Amino acid sequence: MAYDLNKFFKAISDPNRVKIMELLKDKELNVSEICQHFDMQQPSVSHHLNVLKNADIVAHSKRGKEVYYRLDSICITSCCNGFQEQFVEIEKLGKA
Amino acid sequence: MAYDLNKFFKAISDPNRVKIMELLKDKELNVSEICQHFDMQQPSVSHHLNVLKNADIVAHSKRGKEVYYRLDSICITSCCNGFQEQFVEIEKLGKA
DNA sequence: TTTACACATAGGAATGTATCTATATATTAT
DNA sequence: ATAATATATAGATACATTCCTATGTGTAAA
Repeated sequence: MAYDLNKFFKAISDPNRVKIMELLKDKELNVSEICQHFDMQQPSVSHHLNVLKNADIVAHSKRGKEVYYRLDSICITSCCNGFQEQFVEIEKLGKA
Repeated sequence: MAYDLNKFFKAISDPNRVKIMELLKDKELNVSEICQHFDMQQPSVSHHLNVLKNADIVAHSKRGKEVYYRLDSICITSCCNGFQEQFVEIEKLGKA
């Protein structure tokens, strides 16, 4: 899959979205569960989830009334590594 | 040095700034030389350079009338790797 | 010591983004 | 069928970002 790097980095340039990603680090959560960790209203959370989804950072599955979101770690590593490799010699990559 | 990840990702979320970074991949350039590769006016280029500088992505040195910019690859690898490690198990990091 | 050049800064217009409230849609339970 | 719940979408407002033109600042040459 060819990820859109600009879309990816725009998506992770928002602290609320990064916080959502942290919540999803090692478990699926539905929208209501995610909302409980924020002061924002549910439509704002849905908006952020949509941005993350369009950047392929999260995937979702509907189960009953709830929609569960989970992190796609392949996207994260692929985008971060791919970007670095544009600018830094491969042999230097692990160092910092 | 502790990089500001949000500032870093905002900075690289603009295609023109990424293009500047590409131009600086393995050589220093001054502002006029950078301008030649864009349709934007010089003040816009200066603005983008300032954003990159504030994110520690580029450094600059004044020599005579010219100001030369160069890429800080430590910042790039450190931010990209640091971000990944927030979300992905270390042993999976090289894979994607 | 003016003039020319390289770059930065200021201010404004157009566009994009985040958030809210209100409402639509889909699913389940009564 | 109707109501309740979970989520998404629409539209409005506030704020941020990008780009422009005009101008300021520092350095070198005439």
